[in-house]
Amino acid sequence: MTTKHDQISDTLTEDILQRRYRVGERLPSERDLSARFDANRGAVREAMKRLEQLGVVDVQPGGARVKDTNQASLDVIGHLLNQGDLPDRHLVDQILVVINSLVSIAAEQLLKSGRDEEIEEMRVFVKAFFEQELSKEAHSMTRIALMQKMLQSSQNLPLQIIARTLFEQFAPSMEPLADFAQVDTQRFAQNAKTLNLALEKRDLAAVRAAFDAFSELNRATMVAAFDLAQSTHAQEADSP
Amino acid sequence: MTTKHDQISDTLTEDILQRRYRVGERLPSERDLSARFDANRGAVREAMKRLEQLGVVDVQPGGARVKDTNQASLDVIGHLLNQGDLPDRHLVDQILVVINSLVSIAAEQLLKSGRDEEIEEMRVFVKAFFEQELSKEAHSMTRIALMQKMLQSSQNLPLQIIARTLFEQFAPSMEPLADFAQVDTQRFAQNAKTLNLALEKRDLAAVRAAFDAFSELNRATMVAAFDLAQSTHAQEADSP
DNA sequence: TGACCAAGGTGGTCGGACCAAATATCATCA
DNA sequence: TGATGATATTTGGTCCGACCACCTTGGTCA
Repeated sequence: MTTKHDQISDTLTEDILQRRYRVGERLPSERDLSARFDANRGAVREAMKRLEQLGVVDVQPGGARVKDTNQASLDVIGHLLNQGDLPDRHLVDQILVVINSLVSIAAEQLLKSGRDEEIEEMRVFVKAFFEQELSKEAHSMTRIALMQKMLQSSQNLPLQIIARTLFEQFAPSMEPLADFAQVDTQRFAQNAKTLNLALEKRDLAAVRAAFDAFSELNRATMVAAFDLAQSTHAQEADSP
Repeated sequence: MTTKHDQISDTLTEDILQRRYRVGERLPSERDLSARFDANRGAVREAMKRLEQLGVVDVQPGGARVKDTNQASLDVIGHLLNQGDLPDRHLVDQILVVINSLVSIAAEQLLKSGRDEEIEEMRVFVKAFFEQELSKEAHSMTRIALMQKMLQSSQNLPLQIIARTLFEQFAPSMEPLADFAQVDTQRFAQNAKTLNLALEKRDLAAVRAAFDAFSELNRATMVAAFDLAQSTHAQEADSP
């Protein structure tokens, strides 16, 4: 069982993100909330601390006021994804754009650092896409492993933190979509070959281009799976 | 005066980030901490909630354990910057790399969206760099305004949140460096002209290249100011 | 030596209480 | 009537003491 203050903060977060309170509006007092949730005020306060850290409310003596969503912490993404049966398509797309770009930056940084051993390590992952026969699951895992390895190699702490934060919130929402994914292993293999050559030559521009193409293919794959899942979901709703 | 639980969480955060506790080690119990800080356990608990959200500790029944820094939340960046007299140079550089890349992504997204009015709005900012004489302060503010406008125009919520979070933590650390900044307005004007033309032609690749150059110049300017400040600081320390 | 069990410690929650600051209320004055 | 200022209420911040379920620890027993 989750803790009480977690339940409270989750409920309130959902209320706020679904705009049950207007921006700038005051939340009920801690005493009122403790009555509503049948909890002690201390538990409510801890929940409020969470909301404050999430950046969805601004709590001051006099009351807690709801903030605008785009002023929130990066951790709201997970909550936004979990609203409704399926995540919002635009949000999913936006996240993929950002993640791919971050990995691309990481690749750039790695190449600029010129640490040959790590670049070679990276190529091992890349080669897997055209030197082996990968099952759909193995393919997916290898893609993720490649991205994570790249981010680690960037030696850029903010970059790593951002990517991990995004990924941790994003991954759970994508799991149910795994069955719908249709991976064009041929095109992935093609892109991987290009990327491999670019890495071998230490050609920064080429690596960047190849990685963007690779990432774009990855994004397209996931968005396609998402759309397929959504249409299937809609059909089930139509014919009960 | 800041609140008590803020003092507690700040102190503990600093202790942890300065590695006064080993990763995986248990923090003193809430009861011990309340004695150490001469505070009630409730106040300590709220501080612990903050540490938990910061991602620097993992608190469970049985004790709170210190986590690795690269598993923390993006908000640790601010704390890391505030350690010591001057922020860590590498961290500053890493942050600039990320921010610049984010703005670059935003520019790409704006161009892909093809919303002409906003692209034209953006050009107004860009033109300021070669159509006006800007003081050092005005130049700095215009650069920031350009970046922020660009991020807003991206219509990408995660992107906006990340950039804002980074910037909010980064800006305060950079303020004392303003005096050391030496802005090469000529080169900025040159880059701005290139960027302006690329925007006019809606040439994505050109915009990206121009923006990268612009950002790189911006980064170099700030890093140079940082190094100058650091050497000045060192001199003062040598000759007291 | 290794499995087991009891005691103490830890976080999670509760109830009630006081304070300073912010807010809301209302009588007062122009 | 409308702005104003003093007052009463509400709100968050903090404190105290207490209980529970769970984990950790340490020693016992086989």
